[in-house]
Amino acid sequence: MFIKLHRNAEELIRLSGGRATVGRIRILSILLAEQQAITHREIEQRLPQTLQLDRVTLYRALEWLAGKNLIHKVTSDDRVWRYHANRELHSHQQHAHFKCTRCAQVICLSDLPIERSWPLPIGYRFQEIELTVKGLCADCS
Amino acid sequence: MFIKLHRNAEELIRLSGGRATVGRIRILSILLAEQQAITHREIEQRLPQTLQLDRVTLYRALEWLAGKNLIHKVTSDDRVWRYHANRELHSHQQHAHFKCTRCAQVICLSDLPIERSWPLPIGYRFQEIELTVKGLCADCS
DNA sequence: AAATAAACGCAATAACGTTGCAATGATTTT
DNA sequence: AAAATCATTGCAACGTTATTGCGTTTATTT
Repeated sequence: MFIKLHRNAEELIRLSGGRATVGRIRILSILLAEQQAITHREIEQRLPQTLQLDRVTLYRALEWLAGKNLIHKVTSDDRVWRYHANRELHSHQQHAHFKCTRCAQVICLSDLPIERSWPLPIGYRFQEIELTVKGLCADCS
Repeated sequence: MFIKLHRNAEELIRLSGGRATVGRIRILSILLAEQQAITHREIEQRLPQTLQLDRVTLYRALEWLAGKNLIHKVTSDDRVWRYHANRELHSHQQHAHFKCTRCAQVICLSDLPIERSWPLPIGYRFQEIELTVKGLCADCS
């Protein structure tokens, strides 16, 4: 199972025209294996002892992956970025996020059941919507 | 005009059961005079030379005002809090925010034309929605 | 005017993220 | 297969925003 993810990650990276380094592959594997959006720190903790990356390297790898649209960053009110692999469903489509106000878990919700644009004042131009629903997750409620 | 805001601010603070200090009054006046949500730094810059507050004091005053529901904090993807006075319209109602991707200006949009709750996975409990529309403001587009 | 407790200012600290630069290593070229 | 090349990495230092502790000041009450 994990090997499959690993190969999958490597291929995705190569197809994006970047170097398939151990770190990038591992990071993308971790994100592909994860249901929820996780922080820089959480990714660090999931790295095996045998492959501890420098904080900066991790930041840069994440930035690169996001630039290649293999993952996306999620804003949060705790001023910490969370990262999530782009499933096909999400890659070309906007979607909402859910954040548990107790355990801070973040998951992606399915696509937006609202209009893709939004009524704005005159002269304003719409680009995108960022929507986070807050509440309690199944474990915390 | 400004004096009116000043008195208004002072009254709001007293009604909330707090000490009407020069700093708090001034800060709330500034926020009441502002159309958009502004940052800690921007508030600092709008303070008169004759009343420069310590950064920490400003943070604490803002926190206090938010706790009393006189203002509210707005999350943003640049990891900077923005603050906005609670008009009656907004105080008891959720609303969306707009952020210009070029000049970083943030304004409050009118109340949400979407359902107040949101379809969540089984076991999850809804609390609130946080919605930011991004695009270009009238000046930047 | 004195008492009191809330607010303030200063200094230090925390957390997250970024930048510059020399060293390493994945790919390509020979 | 070895050398060349340039993207990527690791380290150290730095930047920004925000928070905490504590002694001092000040708005309000007595």
